[in-house]
Amino acid sequence: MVSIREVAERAGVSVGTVSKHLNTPHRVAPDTAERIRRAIEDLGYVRNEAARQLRAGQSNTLAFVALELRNPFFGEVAHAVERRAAESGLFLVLASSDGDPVRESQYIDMFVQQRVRGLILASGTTRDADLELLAARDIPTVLVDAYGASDLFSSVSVDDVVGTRRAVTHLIEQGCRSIAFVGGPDTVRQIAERIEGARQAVEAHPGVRLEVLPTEERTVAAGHHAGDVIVARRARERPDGIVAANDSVAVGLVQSFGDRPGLRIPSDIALVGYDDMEFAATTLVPLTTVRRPRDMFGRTAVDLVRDQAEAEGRLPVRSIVIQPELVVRASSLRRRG
Amino acid sequence: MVSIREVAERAGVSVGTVSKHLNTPHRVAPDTAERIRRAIEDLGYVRNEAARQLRAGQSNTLAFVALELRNPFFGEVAHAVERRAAESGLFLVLASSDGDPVRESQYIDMFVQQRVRGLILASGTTRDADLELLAARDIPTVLVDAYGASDLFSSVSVDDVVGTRRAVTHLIEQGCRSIAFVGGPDTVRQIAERIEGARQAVEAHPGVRLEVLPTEERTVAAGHHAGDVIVARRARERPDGIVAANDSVAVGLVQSFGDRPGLRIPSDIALVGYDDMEFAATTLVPLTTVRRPRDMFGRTAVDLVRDQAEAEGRLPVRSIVIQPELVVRASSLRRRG
DNA sequence: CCGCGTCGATGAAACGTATCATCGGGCGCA
DNA sequence: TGCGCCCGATGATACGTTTCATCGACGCGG
Repeated sequence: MVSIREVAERAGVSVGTVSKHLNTPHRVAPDTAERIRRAIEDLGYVRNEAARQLRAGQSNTLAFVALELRNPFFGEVAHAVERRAAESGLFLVLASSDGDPVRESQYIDMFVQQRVRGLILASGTTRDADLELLAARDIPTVLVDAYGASDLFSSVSVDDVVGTRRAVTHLIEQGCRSIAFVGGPDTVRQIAERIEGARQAVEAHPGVRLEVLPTEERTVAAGHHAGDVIVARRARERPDGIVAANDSVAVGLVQSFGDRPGLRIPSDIALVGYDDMEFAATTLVPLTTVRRPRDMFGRTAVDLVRDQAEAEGRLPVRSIVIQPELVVRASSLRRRG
Repeated sequence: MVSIREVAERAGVSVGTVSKHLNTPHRVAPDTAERIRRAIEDLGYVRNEAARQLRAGQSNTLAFVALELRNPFFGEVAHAVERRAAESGLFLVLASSDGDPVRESQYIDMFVQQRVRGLILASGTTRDADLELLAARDIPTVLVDAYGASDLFSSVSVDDVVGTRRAVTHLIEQGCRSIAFVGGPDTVRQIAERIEGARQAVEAHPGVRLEVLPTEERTVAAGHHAGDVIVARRARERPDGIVAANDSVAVGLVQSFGDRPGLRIPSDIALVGYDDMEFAATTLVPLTTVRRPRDMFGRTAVDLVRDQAEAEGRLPVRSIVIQPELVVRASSLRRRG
């Protein structure tokens, strides 16, 4: 690998001059600049980012830890984050915790070693110890969808408790009396909050009961498996209203139910998803779902973390909370509400 | 930030010993190790990855450039890549080119500056100049879904020409005579090949015609817009069979057509998607589609690039081509084939 | 003609780590 | 007891940048 020194030699100037040309081109004489430029081209010189960063003491990298990259929701948030980061001249490093706090800890460790400029945590499984560590090291961090998880850092979230509360209240209004929440594990913060929201709605309506059908993952396949459990039950033991942890799980349920009698959606079982993915409007039965604004999540998160990174001292913690919107479609409409 | 030197001082040993303890713990005496361990803990020392990398000459990072992170297909490939990379102790840096070769060039530049261990390009827009650059620098690179794009690097691909050829042949067997391919731009290699496959199938069947309805992106929204164009036409000018560039676009078409007379799927228009996303089986009309194995893509790509990175000399170029599978569902079934 | 300011270039120092040649001490074996 | 060997620790060096104090030359104003 060719270094700045060889460039300097070939251009007949000092190393410092080459560096100056690289960083403040206007401060070097035109003909010198031209010689350097040519030397760089001839030698195929490429800056060594590690050396730069070592000297600078920090990187120009932002890190994003998603709960699960497979879920289109996080793909879209990541996309928004990446665009916004690029606008600020920052790299983006992505990682996926898959709901495993240990794995996430390892990633955070790695990122701290990398001296990343900032960290966006959208996993919902972040340990308090990790957060304290990040705070102690003054590493700019923003939490996504972790409303109230920590008062150490700023966050941008949807109020998931309200989300499922509205969803379940809607189901009850549609005549459902036996509600099931499908999804897990509740060690994931978002999941825990959604369960809590469902609980609150049910408690406000006597005569309605709630059960939780946990899953390990939140994929189509996981939803399918959970659906099979319901299918195997006797009819009277099945729920008549279901809230899924997200749209993927909801799709899995639909796949499992097929169009078997006693399992029709929405007549036998009313169904609500979560996220409002792009395809939610066009599933077999168009999906009622709770919308979360992913672009806004991504952009705001980057802005918050960038502001903190550029600030001198410690900025006040800002918690941005968005009220989720219930989008009603066919999968939950049984009678005129 | 606390460095290895301060740890050494506090533990009463030399810098070299601390480094040895970090890298080959068994080669340091137990009580010394314990003193160092404690010093590290007290001081909250964290390794500086930039310095390590500068010393080592290379990073432990793999880079992955996707065509579009928003597309669930790439989310799943990225997920597979990330898992496999983690197994090999490698970081993963993600980027999304969004079909823009300039943007992709910039990213490749960045990654070369970062001295990444290897590069996985799944964008379909990579410029030859960039590939030559990477080859000249001997940077381990693997192309995903770029069959025949370059003989400089190994690749793992699905034969997209065969994919759409089968899809269109299937449509013709279903009685379609006016085929449309919806998706673009054809500067994206995968798209160009899919159009070529459609062309080949049509040419083999006299009396069948093909048109291409280009889109800028390959999202649900883009498909919706393209659909609106078809809706606006007079009935006899509409295609009776459509191949979409991917499942997202297909869903957009379905959304646009709604259930208007003359635009029913599959009776008026038979539809085939591409990718076989998880939700493809559960769209409003279950989607006939061309399956691409995403896990296999991700794992194989990492293996190929790792092998090259670990090898002494230059490994022979390996082009792994997978024959795509047509998954027939309701969206294309008009009569008994 | 002298002094001063400016512009452009220089070269050394520092960032934090891994490596490697070197060294000292203790132990086993003859 | 003496020799050699191995274990464990040392300290200097190098990786490729950026920065900063310094220096020389040149032009301009007094």
